[in-house]
Amino acid sequence: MINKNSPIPIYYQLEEKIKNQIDQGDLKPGDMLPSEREYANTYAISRMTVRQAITKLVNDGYVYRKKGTGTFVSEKKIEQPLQGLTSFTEDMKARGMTPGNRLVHFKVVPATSSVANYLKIQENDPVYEIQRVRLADNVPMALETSYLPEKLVPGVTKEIMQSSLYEYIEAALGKKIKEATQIIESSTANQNEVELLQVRKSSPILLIERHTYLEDGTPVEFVKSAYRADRYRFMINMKR
Amino acid sequence: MINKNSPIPIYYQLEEKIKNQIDQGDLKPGDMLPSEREYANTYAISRMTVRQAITKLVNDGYVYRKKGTGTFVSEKKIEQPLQGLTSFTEDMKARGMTPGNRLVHFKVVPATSSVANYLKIQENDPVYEIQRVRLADNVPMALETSYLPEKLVPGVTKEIMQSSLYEYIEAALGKKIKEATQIIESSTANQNEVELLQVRKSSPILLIERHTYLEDGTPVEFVKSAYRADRYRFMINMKR
DNA sequence: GAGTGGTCTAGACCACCCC
DNA sequence: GGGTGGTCTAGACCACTCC
Repeated sequence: MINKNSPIPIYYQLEEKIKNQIDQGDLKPGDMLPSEREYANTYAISRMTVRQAITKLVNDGYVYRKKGTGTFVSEKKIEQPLQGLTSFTEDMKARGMTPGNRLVHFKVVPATSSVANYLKIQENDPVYEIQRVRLADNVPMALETSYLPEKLVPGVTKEIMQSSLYEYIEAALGKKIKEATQIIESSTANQNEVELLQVRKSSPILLIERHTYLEDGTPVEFVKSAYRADRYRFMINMKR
Repeated sequence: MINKNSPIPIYYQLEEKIKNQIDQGDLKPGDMLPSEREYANTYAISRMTVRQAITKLVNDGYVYRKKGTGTFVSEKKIEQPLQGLTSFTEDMKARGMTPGNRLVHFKVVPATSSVANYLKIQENDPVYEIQRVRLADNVPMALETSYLPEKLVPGVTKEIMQSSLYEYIEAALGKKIKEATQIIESSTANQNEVELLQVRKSSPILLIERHTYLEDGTPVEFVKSAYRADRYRFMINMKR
């Protein structure tokens, strides 16, 4: 089950193996895992390698350790939020809906002072400004306006925005996206949102502002989204 | 600087040391850290111990590794959200405001089916129901209703709720809080909220529902909060 | 006392990056 | 080629838990 000659690291093989056993119910919530020394003996690997695998599972919330006692499978949560930073597309798919887009505009404009500030570029530096209505099962779900610095992310096209922007940044440009900070506010629909989202005047709206960063901390994207409150709830998990 | 005879783990001492150097500007964003081997030689410790310290800093976003090149200090983010799960009190302090409370009611009631479902207990099992107006600089900020299973968290008093519930659970009851799932929605103020939060009818409200879990995954708290949208924005950081 | 996780060592070989 | 991080070993001693 563990291939020591594989180019896939041993700790990762073991991690996936245990994760599968949990997902498939071979290891149930509350069950104690074999001890680290037992795994080490079973697969003839070092205990440090076993620990590397289990530490990852602990960080991801699959299992927890009790000093002097053992390692146990965690209970499942009532509602399972998405893990980590996801795109609208991934988010909607996870909610069992079909994502769609309607492009409102796509242009290169000089950065306003506030956009320049968020993207840490000079005022009037060129930025892509892309506004889209995001659809779920063909019903408007959110109005999204994205800003991307042209120097950092050149060659963005409508087609790329239709498929996966993050994949383009990571695969085609070779830049790794690390994280995003999101600011979430409650508001009511303005005239523009009333029209594009097809909601009544003053309907509740969930405003989400996203600042996305590369691995070295460079801002790569600034997005303002207005979600219909009647169709969207934001769900996250936070560790203590 | 590193004390090998201290009961404080070496990796933790090194982690704090590097963190301090970053906070105090001795290591600036973009700077390369000394290599792992260099740290190991300098402090006469094993490279694996150095890696344990740096891995933690990577996970917390302070530094990032580049294969074959080195480890570097991350850029600071534009707006720094709180790290991890925090209480209202901690949150307000971090925002530079003075937190306060006004108790609306404190009672033990039989769990409704929805509360029982969230807390994974039987319907009609006794639960604490605590409703408070949360103040920031003496102005109403949120209306918060908490439910706690009496069997799991016995001995809760008004005084404990005034100080720190999480500390009581962790210190007095010896249970570790692991994480919380939060569901965030946009809404408008109902009559009760209009009165207690002193806002106009139909003002935008940020609804936050929090499900808190212990280390083994047992639900320990269920909280519904209504925040004034004019005074509160929710900020989080998500890793890819 | 036996078993568990927590910490730590002193090496090793690899792939990758830069010169 | 020399330096870097990524992976891995085969031990060790500790504190803690449970019986």
